[in-house]
Amino acid sequence: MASPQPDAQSPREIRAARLQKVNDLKQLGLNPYAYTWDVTHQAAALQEKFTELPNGEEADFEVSIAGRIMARRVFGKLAFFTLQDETGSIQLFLDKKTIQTAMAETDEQAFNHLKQLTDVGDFLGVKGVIKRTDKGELSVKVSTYSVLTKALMPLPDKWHGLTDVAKRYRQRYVDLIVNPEVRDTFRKRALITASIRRYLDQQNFIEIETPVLQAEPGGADARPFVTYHNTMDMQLYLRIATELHLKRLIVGGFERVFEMGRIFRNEGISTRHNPEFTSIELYQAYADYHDMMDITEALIVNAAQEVLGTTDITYQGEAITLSTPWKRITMHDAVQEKTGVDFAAFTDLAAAKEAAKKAGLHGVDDCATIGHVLNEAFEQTVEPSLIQPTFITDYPVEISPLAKPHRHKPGLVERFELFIVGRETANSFSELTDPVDQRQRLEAQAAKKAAGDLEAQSLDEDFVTALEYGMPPTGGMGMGIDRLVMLLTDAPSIRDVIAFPLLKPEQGGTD
RNA sequence: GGGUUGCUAGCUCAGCGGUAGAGCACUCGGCUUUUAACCGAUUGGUCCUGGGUUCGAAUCCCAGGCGACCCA
Repeated sequence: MASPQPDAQSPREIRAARLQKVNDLKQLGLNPYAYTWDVTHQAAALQEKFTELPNGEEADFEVSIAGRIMARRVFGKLAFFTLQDETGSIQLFLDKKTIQTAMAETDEQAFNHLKQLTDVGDFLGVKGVIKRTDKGELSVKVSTYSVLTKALMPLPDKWHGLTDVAKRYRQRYVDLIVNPEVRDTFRKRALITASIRRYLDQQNFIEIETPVLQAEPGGADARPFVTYHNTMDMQLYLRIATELHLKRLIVGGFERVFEMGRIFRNEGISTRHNPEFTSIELYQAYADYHDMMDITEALIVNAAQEVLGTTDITYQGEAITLSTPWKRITMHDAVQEKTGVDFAAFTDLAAAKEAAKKAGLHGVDDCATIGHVLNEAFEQTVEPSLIQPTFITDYPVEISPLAKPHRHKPGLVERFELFIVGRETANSFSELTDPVDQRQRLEAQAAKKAAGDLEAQSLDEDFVTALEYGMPPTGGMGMGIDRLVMLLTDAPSIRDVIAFPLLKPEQGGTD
């Protein structure tokens, strides 16, 4: 018999009571923190295998399973536990006679100890046979059990679960324990990234890792995180893109490369932005942005088919069809459709601004070029309406310093961005390969940066030198993995698809 | 950056100027077919923090912290 339990009500006392049970288990010679358990089956597979087992029948099938106790329904000489493993859950049918007979040699009070010393939250290993109860619940009729890990902290309300979003993110492990759909999201995320890698592997792309720590961050318009290397005594930046190094690999002779990895941007946090996020960038020699549209469609459709089994999805109540081909429209045409203004017709900046204001746009006064006015018009009028997958093509050169000039349209570049549910999901160019042009464009960016534009790009001399050795015609594409996962898992916030999103410390700063 | 809003028991929430509450969880007793088990009993609090108003503040006011939503 276990020692009498102290009253346990407050979390402090609950913890104390559970620590007492830890000691009681040790007194009985049982290790409350076991080393291994021989698991023969998982819950979901058993549920699947025995769907046909009639109520009240026992199968001649022995199993040894393990998991966390999620619910306890205890009677005098009978108890039902719900045991949860990674795949799902299964009921334990705990009959006093069966257990005390089977465990007589090790613990003659085995059933009473089970009742007294286990709690919701503990990990339990059991051996027994499969049976379906009279009431129809598939169960393991337990002969022997072992406490594998004693939990000290109580779990959240079994019915309401954990809903406080801040707590869910701060204590994701608790969120994962009690909210099965959260586990499902991260499982799907893994399947999505695996399907992308598998597809690219089939297309003979190879993944090469490029540096996170860089002396000069480049490849995107974004503010970097700054860090410091002690022995080299130098300031370093966390990468804001993988672009410039992957292109160096194309210069080096690889023809199909990609990297899926973490990117860091020192910017705001929102439902669509986390300071660290995952991107994939891929580069294919001898290809252009049209080829990149095809591969982008293929990657996303393939992922949807493999993970969801369909290309017809719902995002936050909105029906989205991913079946290809997706709409392709130039930025100029898209803006003209919405505003009635053809910005391609302008040669005078002031006139373009005038027309933009007449069309009801705001914030165009600061625009330095007609291209910036066009982009502003696009972001304000077109972007939110791009719910179904749409490639917006042919961007102004002023906002695309790494893209090759359009082969037919002066002032534009061969670039597209993919929008789904109003969000930029991918960005791609026919890559600029002319080192002289590239130098000029990056010098212009560096000048803007020197003038105080914190998101302007800088001049990476070594990258330009690489181009001077000659880069073959290349198509490149970058995609936000988190946003893709949000789309395919119907997640409203990027924090729902990042296991441990960045949060402010709960107790506030030190200053 | 601006606006709106939330923070009360381990969890989910009520209370909105007059003794801090409910359900679940926990503890004790009972129970061999439960599955939000049930029946009975006992319990559990820095009402986010700090000031202020008041005879009296979880409640009203001010400042701060951490979130959520909307706008820029």
